[in-house]
Amino acid sequence: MQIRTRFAPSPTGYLHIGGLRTALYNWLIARKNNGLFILRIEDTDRTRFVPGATENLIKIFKIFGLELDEGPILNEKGEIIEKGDSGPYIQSRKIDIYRAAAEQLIKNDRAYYCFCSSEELELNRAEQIKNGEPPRYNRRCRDLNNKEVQKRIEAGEPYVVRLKIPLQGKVKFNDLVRGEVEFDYSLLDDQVLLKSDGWPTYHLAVVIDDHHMKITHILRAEEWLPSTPKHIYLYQAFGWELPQFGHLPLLLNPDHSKLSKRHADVAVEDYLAKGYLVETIINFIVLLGWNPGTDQEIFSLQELIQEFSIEKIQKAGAVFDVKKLDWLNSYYIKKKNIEELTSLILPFLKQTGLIDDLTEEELPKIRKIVALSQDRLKRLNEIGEVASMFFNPRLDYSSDLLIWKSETKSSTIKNLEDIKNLFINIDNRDFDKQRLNEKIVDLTAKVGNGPIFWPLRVALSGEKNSPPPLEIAEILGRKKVLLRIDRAINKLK
RNA sequence: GGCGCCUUCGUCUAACGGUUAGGACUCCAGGUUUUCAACCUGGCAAUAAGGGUUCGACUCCCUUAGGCGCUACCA
Repeated sequence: MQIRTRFAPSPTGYLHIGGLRTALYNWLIARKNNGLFILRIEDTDRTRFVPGATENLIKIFKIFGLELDEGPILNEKGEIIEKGDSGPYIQSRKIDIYRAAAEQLIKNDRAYYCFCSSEELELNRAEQIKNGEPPRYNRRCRDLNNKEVQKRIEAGEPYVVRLKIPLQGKVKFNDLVRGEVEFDYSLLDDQVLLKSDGWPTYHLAVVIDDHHMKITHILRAEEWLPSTPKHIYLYQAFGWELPQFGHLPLLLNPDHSKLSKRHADVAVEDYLAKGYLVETIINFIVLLGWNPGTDQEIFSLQELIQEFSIEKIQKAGAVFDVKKLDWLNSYYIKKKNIEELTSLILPFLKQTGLIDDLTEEELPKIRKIVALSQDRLKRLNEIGEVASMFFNPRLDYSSDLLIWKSETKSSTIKNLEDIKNLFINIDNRDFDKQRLNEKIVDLTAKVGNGPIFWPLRVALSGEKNSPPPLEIAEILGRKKVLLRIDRAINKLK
C-alpha cells in the first residue's frame, strides 16, 4: 500500500513555524517511503479566511523545497490550480460533499438535527460551570422525533447537525508516537458537524477528506489528540478504514506554554525576513521533537529523507530556543560560498539603504564586504550593522578611542601621520592588503602592532570592534582611507 | 473542574536493565588576534519526588507532584 501523508492548514494569514515542522515531518515520511505528500486547504471557517493566504502557503512550500505531489499549486500567472485526482484540495470548493455526508449520517442514526440557539447553549454552559459540572451540550435535541424535526426545518428554523456519540464504551487506538491511548465515549460531547450556515466543521471535513484522499498516516500536532476519538467514531459511522494517527509534541515558549506571538516570532515569514536561511530553519525545526539517535546535528533535506523515522519522534514538547537557532544559522552562513551568500545578502543590504541599484563594477567590492562579514553574521539582516562602515564614515566616535593602551595623544597623531605618509605613496590600483602590509611592516616592527593597527582600525571603522584594518582599507580604497586618517588626526588635534 | 498527554543539565537531546549518565546550544575560563567576531582547548550543569521489582533501575510497575493540551456552530 502506498503511503500518503498530508498537511492541512487553514488559510488564516501566515504559516506557523510549528505548522512547517508538521508539514516537514509528513513530507519526510512520504519521501522516505516513496509515498505521496498532499496539501489541503481547510477553509471552512469563512470568518477567519484571509485572502492571499493560500497562495502564500504554496509559495513557502516552494521556498523550502517541499514539493507537493497533490494539492493546490500556482500556475505561471500565480493563480491557484489543482494538481492530483483526489481533490478538490480546497475544502470550500466541495461543501456539497460534506452536506451529503452529514445527511447520510442522519439517515443512519449516527447524527441528528439540533435546533438549540447559541444563546441557549451559552446559558446551559454557564449553568454547568456554576454547578461544577463539565460543560457539555445537554443533548436536548438528540431524541426529537422525525415529524417534529421535519416541521421545524420546514418552518425555517435554523439548525446544526450533531454527531450522535455512543452513551457508553471506550475508544482505544494506537498512536504512532504515544502508543496506546484510551478515551471514554461517555465523556465525549455531541460535536457539531454541520454549522447553521451550512458549512462543515473541521471534524466532519477532515475525516471525509482524509478518507477520499486515501491518507494513510495522519501526523498532526498534539492539540488534536482529544478530538481523535470523535474522528475515529466518524470513520466507523461511515464504515471507512482507519488511517494511522500520530500526535506530534508541541513547540513551546521559554516558559513552556504553547509557542505564541507574545513570546516569539511564530510566522515562518518572520524568520525568513530576519535572514534565517532555509537550511537553518529546516535543520532546526526537524530537531525539535526528533533526533536520529546519534550525535549528528547537521542535516540536509536529503540526509533527513534517509534518516527520518517516526519511532524517534519525541513525546514531550520542545522549547524553541532562539540562541541555538542563531548558532545554527551562523554555521550555515559560514558554509555558504561567497557568490551565493552575496546574492542572499543583497536584498537585505538594499533594505538598509546603504546601496540602491548596484552596478557591475561594484559587485566585486560587495563580495569582499560579504566575505569579511561572513563570520560575523548570525542573521542576514545584521548586514547593516556589520557593513555600514564600508559605506558611510562614522564621524561620532570619541578621539580617545584612537589611543592605544600605553600610547598618548601626541604619539598617536605621529603614528597616524607615519601611516598616512606610507600609504600616500601607493597608487590606488595597488591598494590591496598585501601591499599595504609590506609598506607598514617596518613601522610596526619599530613601534609594535598595537600602536599602529589600533588607531588605524578606529580611524577607518569608527568602531570599537571591527574587522582587521588592512582588510577594511583595501575595500575602502586609497582616497577614503587617506580621508579617514586625516579626519582622525584632526579629531586628536 | 473533567478528560488526556508529558517529565534526563537552563534549552534541544543520547544512553539492549550494567556508562565516571554522552553530545550540542547558552554561560564561564584559557589560547589565538592590534580589537571584536570567528576558531581551538577546557570547565560548570541533569535522571521531578517517594515507594516497589531486581544482584543491579534513567530504563519496568505503582503513587504523588508539576507542566502542558483539549473542554466552540475555530481550526
